Amino acid sequence: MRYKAGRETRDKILSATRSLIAKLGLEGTTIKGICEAAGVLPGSFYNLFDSKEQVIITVVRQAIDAVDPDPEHLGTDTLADLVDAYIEFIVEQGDLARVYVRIAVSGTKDNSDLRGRMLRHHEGRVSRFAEAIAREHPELSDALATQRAETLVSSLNGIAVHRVLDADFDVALHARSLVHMTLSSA
Amino acid sequence: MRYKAGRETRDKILSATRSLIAKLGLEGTTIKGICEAAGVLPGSFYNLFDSKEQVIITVVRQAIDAVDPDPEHLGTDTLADLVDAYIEFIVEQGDLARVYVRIAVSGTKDNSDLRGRMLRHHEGRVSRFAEAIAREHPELSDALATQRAETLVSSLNGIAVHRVLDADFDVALHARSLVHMTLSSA
DNA sequence: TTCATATTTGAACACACACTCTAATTTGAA
DNA sequence: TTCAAATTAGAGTGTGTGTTCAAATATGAA
Repeated sequence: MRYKAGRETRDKILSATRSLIAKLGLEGTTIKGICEAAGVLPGSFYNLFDSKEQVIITVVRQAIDAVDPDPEHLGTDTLADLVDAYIEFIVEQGDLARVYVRIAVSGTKDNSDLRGRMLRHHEGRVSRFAEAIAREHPELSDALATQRAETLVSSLNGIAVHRVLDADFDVALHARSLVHMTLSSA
Repeated sequence: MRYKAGRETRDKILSATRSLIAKLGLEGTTIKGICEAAGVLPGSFYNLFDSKEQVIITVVRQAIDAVDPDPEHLGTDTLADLVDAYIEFIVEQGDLARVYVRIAVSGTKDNSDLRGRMLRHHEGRVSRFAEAIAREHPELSDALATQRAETLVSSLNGIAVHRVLDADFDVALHARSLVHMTLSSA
């Protein structure tokens, strides 16, 4: 990957992979499909990537990173901020959001690396949500705030999943409803 | 399927499919594997089932039906009943639950029939949840009850998804927490 | 018992998949 | 300009998949 051509080809492949996973899921995404969509031949693909798995991991990493737009973790965000950011991610970053959902749902059979990565990511999100909840509801114990956060984050993912099925699904409405429920039933 | 032999073969195939999905997941489950586990040859399989897809749908459907608290649809089920049934389905039939979610979200490249079936099923679930909510909270408008039901069902699916990633995830705790939130913030 | 039909047999088919290989072409630092 | 290395071309490999088929056999209503 020392020449410009190689870098451009790499980008085309990654972009094609992203939209294919978004549209077809992990199983439906094939090397042939990727190559066609990217306007590239298998030889070029395998010159830049070792395997199908490798491209997919690369794309998934991008998707996971994109979920959390504020890795600085300043500790100033409210629960509503966090949820709004998630809503925006789902609605605006369609392809990446779909990749994220498909990975969450797929068994990730052999690739336990993906599974671990996803779990770690999830835990990080839960603790940020828990901190925000604790900040707004100091009377809650840490354990209870964490439990609430776990319920909320999983539920939000469920809403994202449904959005993949039904493009008209009102993500913002349901996500905010969840937040309201989470905070009001304290 | 008029002879006893046929019915028995069908049972063997369904049972083999169930345990293969549990052991190997959706991808690892092949016709060859099913036939070997069931002690049956491909010809017999295709005499009774049209496709691999059909067996899998049958198995998943059976699992869902087996847990329905009100199969006759008499309108006697409470929201707690419905959620408990869902919890049981996820916890006891985890692998099938995963397949269920997976099919629902999968791209279904050619067969959009499957996707439609899943969407209809989801709508049916939402309306049963909505009816139960309306029964317990007559002061809510139908639209609001439906909206609550949509949030709840999607959220429950999110919890099921997370259970795939983390086997220790306490499905019952979070599901009941959701119900409590749904009903208490009315 | 008869016999239409349900069921089983087991090889074979067509195809899609991830991946490889060799030769040609292009790149850009020296 | 030179030239080693990066990139592309594109046919080809091997394997596993879901599915089909014609022939043989088993079933049970009449």
